[in-house]
Order: sequence, then C-alpha cells, then structure tokens
Amino acid sequence: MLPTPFAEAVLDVIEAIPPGRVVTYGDIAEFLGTGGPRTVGTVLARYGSGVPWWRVIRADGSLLPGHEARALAHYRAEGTPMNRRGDRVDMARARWAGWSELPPILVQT
DNA sequence: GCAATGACTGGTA
DNA sequence: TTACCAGCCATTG
Repeated sequence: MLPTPFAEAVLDVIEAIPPGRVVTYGDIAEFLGTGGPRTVGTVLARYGSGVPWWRVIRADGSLLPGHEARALAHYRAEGTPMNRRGDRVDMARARWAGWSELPPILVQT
C-alpha cells in the first residue's frame, strides 16, 4: 500500500520536525498549500506509524486521542516544553515553523 | 461519479 | 475552563 502524493508530502514534513518541537495539523496543511487539517489528520491515521507522529498535535496543544501516555513519554525524553499540568504541550515555545523561517522564539520562563 | 468519513479548527455559549 | 456547531478537503467505499 503506497502512500498518495499528498500523504507522502505530509510524512516528509513530519520527519523534518526537530526533537523537542511540535507542529499542528493546520501548519502542515498550510505549508503544503493544499488540503486541510482534517486531511492531514486522516493521512497520519493511515500512514503515521512510520513517522514521529507525537510531534504533530492539535492547535490547542492537546495530545493525540488514545496515545497521550505514549506521546508524553517522548516529550519527556526530548525535553518538549509542557504546560504546568503536563497534559498539553506549551505551543508558545514548542511550536515549530522551520520551513518558512526561524522566528525568534524567546524561551522565557 | 457521488456520498460518507476523519489523529482538525475557530468561534460561540 | 469545557461543550457544541459549522466549515473544511483528500481519501475511501
């Protein structure tokens, strides 16, 4: 089962995400210039097994439904910034947009 | 070719 | 803070 061109593009972007950083479904769709968040999510559901899927989360920082514990373990190992409760990613600091440019994300505690 | 589906998003209550 | 609603689009049946 070969991935569709769109799926292949999505997977390529995800594999480029550096450790300790995350992106949203919407960001990927915006970068590809086609499809939408729902479409990206569908691709991840079918082909995400081979990529760091835990670095792709929802716009509000929520972890993947049904895989929260597993994603949390990766975040802890990569040093991904989390909120105080530890159930969501700190989007203000962890969000990555390296494909466009590297915005000065000031890491302030 | 048409209709349904989904690891979403932003706005409103 | 959480809950619900309508729009979104490639993929699948």
